Amino acid sequence: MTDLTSTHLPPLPRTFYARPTTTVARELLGKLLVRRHASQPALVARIVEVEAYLGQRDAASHARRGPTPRAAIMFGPPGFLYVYLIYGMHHCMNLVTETDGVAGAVLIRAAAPIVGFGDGPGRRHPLTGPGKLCAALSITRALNGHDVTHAREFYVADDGARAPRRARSPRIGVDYAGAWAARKLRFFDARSPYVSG
DNA sequence: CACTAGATTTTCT
DNA sequence: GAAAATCTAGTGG
Repeated sequence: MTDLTSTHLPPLPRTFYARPTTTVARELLGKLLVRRHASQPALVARIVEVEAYLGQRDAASHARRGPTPRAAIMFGPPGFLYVYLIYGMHHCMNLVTETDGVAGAVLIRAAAPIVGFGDGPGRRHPLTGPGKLCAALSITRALNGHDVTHAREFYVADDGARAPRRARSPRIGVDYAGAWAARKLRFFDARSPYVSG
């Protein structure tokens, strides 16, 4: 068993992200988010809920209008962070997928606290939603474009934990997207109490 | 419990 | 100028 209190877990390689977005989304369940602040205790959380955004053809994706200034990062190489501000106040984080030139990203919606969030599971900072998760991990647009394949201030790691039992549903909050709103592109750990909603 | 409204600002038409 | 990949507090049953 890997020592989860350490911050030396190996980051997932870029090849992990350079695959179809739905595959990456499913396999991100159970992986660890590792946040290392300047002179702050490390934070570790296990991903329990994600959504796949399939790029320019996906009417719910920010990439649907092509590589606008905001969305351009999703058209670039995989393994980078896409962070945006929504409703004027909440940040949401995504991991860029697919090969360079093809848009795709996975929204990280919720995680289970593992290390550094205070006594009792999640008592201090709820991680049960994309905005709350970013707030708890101090993820802002300052980290937009950050490379998550190196063990630096923020990355994603695999501790060898067994993949959770998965369930799927339509994505949250994309009712405007017509037929795309009905597609089951949200994946979550069917057993986790830390799933949003 | 279900539902509604308000906060607040970036992004793109 | 409208809408937005959200969240919280408030109301009413």
